[in-house]
Amino acid sequence: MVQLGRRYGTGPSSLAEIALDEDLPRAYLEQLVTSLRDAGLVVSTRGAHGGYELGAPPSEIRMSDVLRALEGPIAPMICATDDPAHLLGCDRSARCTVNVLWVRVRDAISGTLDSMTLADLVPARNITLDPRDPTASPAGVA
Amino acid sequence: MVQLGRRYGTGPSSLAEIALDEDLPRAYLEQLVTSLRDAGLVVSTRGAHGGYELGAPPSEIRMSDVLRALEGPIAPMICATDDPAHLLGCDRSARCTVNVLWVRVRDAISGTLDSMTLADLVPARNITLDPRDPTASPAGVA
DNA sequence: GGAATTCCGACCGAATTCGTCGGGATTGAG
DNA sequence: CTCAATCCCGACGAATTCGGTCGGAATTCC
Repeated sequence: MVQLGRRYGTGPSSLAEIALDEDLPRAYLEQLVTSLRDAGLVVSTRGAHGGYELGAPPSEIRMSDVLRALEGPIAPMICATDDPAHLLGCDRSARCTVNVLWVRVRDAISGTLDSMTLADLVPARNITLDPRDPTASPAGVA
Repeated sequence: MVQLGRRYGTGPSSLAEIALDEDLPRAYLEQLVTSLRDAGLVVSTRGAHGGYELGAPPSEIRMSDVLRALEGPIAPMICATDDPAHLLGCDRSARCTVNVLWVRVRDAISGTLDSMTLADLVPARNITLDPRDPTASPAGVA
């Protein structure tokens, strides 16, 4: 996702490209990106010169959504899951007093994840040190 | 731990007792409690009529310490571990920009865990619904 | 038509988790 | 002293998950 963030706006990038940059097996990336596509976070273009690109600007992609797409509902324990559909009460739920702890932990996690977007993780392409310098350009100026 | 919390101040409790209340295999509890003892959270008394009891009042036992004793350092990812000793830099650490996210998540988790003590999880023994009702009784009244 | 690419589903080895087992060491009670 | 209750220890085991592989079918551009 960070790689796709860097390339945002430059058309689809092939998995081969990303695999190279990130030094990960292409086949594995394929698996990951499939989940991201199903979640609508990336869009795919098939055929030659196809590839993947972000479905929205990096600043609008919450990391909580990325993580949910890749790893399922946010849940430190089965009894404290994000997704009500997967809320599977353990047999102990009656006596168990620990649930409140896990719920707080979960909220802490999703809170921080909600507060970060992909833009927070994509390395800036150019850094304007002097605020009076208007030549600080929107990326990709060759 | 919650069970030991309930029994706090009443002398050592045997694993058999707790196993019964909690409906968990004694042999398994044994394994867990060993870690807790090594961490100093519970103290053991050997021999007949021995058992385990908390090493401090419930309100002074932070849940972060309990979790660390049972599950090791708090770390959503290997590259964002609590315990500097286990900080094992992944080979990607140079290029990887995601670390900051995991560190924030980790801090959120340990923050909430630090803020809760065992006392927060031990069910109160008597609940006075009407402050004028002095018959609200200490648990277990048949 | 052929090359580049996504798409799909099955498979696999290693690690972790939850739990078991058997027996040894220590201590209080009779 | 002996016995029963209990902690103590280390090894074992089955199920699940995780990171990753493999082979090939479908799609699109040149």
